[in-house]
Amino acid sequence: MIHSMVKIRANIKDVASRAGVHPSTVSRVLNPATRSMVSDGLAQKIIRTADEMGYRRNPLASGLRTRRTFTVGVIIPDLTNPVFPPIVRGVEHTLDSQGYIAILADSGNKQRSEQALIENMTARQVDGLILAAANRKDPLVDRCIDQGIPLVLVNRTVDKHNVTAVINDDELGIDLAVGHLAELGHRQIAYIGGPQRTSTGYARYRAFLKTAKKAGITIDRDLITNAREYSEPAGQSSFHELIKTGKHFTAVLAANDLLALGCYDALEELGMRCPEDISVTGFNDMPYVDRFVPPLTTLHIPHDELGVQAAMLLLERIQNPDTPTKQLRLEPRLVVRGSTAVPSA
Amino acid sequence: MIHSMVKIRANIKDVASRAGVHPSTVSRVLNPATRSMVSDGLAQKIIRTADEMGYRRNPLASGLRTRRTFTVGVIIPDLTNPVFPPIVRGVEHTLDSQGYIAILADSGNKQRSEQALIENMTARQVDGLILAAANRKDPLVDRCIDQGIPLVLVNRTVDKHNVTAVINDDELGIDLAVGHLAELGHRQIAYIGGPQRTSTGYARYRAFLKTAKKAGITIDRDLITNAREYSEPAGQSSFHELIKTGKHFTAVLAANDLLALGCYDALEELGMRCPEDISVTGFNDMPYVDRFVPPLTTLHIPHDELGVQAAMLLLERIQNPDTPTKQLRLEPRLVVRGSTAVPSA
DNA sequence: AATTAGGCTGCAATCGTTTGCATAGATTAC
DNA sequence: GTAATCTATGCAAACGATTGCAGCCTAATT
Repeated sequence: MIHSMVKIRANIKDVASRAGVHPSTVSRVLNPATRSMVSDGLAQKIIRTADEMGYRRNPLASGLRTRRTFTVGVIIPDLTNPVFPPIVRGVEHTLDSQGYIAILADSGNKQRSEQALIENMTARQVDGLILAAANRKDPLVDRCIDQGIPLVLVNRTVDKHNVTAVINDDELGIDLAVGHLAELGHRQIAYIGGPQRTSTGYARYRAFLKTAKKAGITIDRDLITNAREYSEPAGQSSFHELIKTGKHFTAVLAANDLLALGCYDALEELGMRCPEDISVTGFNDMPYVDRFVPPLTTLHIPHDELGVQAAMLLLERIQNPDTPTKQLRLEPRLVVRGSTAVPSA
Repeated sequence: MIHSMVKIRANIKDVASRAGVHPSTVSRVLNPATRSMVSDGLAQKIIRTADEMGYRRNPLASGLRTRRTFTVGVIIPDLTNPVFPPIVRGVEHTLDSQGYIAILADSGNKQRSEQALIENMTARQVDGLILAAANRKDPLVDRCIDQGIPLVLVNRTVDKHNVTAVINDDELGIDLAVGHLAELGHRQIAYIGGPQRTSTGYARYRAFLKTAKKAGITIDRDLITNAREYSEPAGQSSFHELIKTGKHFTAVLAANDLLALGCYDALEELGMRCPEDISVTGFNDMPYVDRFVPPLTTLHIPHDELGVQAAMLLLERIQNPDTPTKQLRLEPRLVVRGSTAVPSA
């Protein structure tokens, strides 16, 4: 037999024979759960020779045997939406600290490819899944649950409450925004919501109705509209719609920064000024909204923390699949900037 | 033997026995490379029963045997830097289209953790690596090459030319920016560069020296400074430094949008106006720089394409590790906005 | 018709770990 | 002093695929 030229990484058998023991003993020593089964002396020796030889366990082989890969699938609708990078980073760091890795996929918002991605990931035996792209009714989520694969939603959730999710407290957020506008003296407030198929779109819409009434704001159905998607053009055309109703309003509460940004565009087209003519608020506190003209008053969401918590809950669920499901709501914070002011007479 | 309650995914043996053949035959049919070894009739039948049973190959088992995992490691210095998400997306989509997945890690710019990440990934038998965080002299890159693991750099490269990399054409970019300013009539142009340990920082610096001379710009060493990092505060303090020299200049060319943004901050502090008093240019064309005040004149880099190309080159290298290394340079495009104007008298 | 060639398929070893079970030796109990 | 109980280690069978080799069958060659 000829020695291969490339120096291949040592495997457990190599370590075992060098240490004069059986591979199973090495395995036990290197596995925290079974470490106590072998005598201290031997264990020390094995550990020493193992890192002398630079041994690293082969996760493929190990995973094949144990059905655990220490791998988590993360599916994001659109990575270039600035909301998601901090979430992903939080997730990834947390997973990494526990020896897990993230396999990332950007679904591009396409239902079909999401399906395929989940298939692919489960075939690759991921230990769990984090979804940032769920809709309120989401067959994919149902399927994951049926298949018993540990799942945590982040950023958005589904209507059914049998899923673990980490989201932002939409009701509180809207409450803060409405409160702020009311305090400034606004009474006619228009609302531009997000897509109702998403939990955020729906929850913020409901919250606006509820909280506006509470705050003594005039609720005029004509001044309430829901955009088809969270985007700048959608916000822009929504604002034009509102103007076309001819109804009077002094502020517009947008369910998302991009929608708010679209309002800026529309305001400019109409020759109106913010905040002098109309106050505008957003939701998310995307990077750089503090540098827009005017700097946007909005709700800051702790996106990093969203990711961190989601990862932690998932790990919990992986360890113990019977953990009861839990919906975690993190508090948004109102950031007052230049886009809101006392309404003009 | 008792039937387990959970319905476990069918494996190759199940398919084989249902189809009345040996597992090896199934394997051959399902593997494009060996597909032709088995007769068409049988193959059809096997394929049919395979997807009747919803069979999916187990990549762990397959990878264990073949040492190919169809997995690529992607290491990013900071996902929240808006430069990287589009790159990652381009990479991920391209990999996905070829049946590969990306395992993503955000190194947080820390050398030590990058080391650990690479270790972890190679232990997990990734087929290749994409690094977006290389320094000009990078021991990690050298080690990867020594170990013979297919590697492609993206966004930044190293000094040695024995690595495949996909970067932006820095020299062209600087040339365009200098040309633009020169054409507007600027003759005293200050330069705020990036960290010299990065290829972008260095290449842009060299390019500025070279191209400025060519364009007949006064080169004054006092008006050339290199920031320690690509960040807003770094740009801000660099600009203050330039002012402190007392030298006259009418424009500042920043090697990065964040640095340019820092200039905006400094200008405001100094009560100066852009572009009336000083013109400013950036590099990268980050999202929303068109909404700053003034909208930033900068160089647009096709980041998606950077990612796509990097992934394609890596796949090529994985197929054939002897592919000669190649440095791909994509062209940036000058985007003229409001931050540059004719110099005031 | 006998021989050779070639095309298909099966056999069994292998990839690197893990883990239930067996066993040998040490220790304790009676 | 023997039996019973532990403890520490080894044995060998998985996990689910791939692949060199062998063998059978049919077809082609002489």
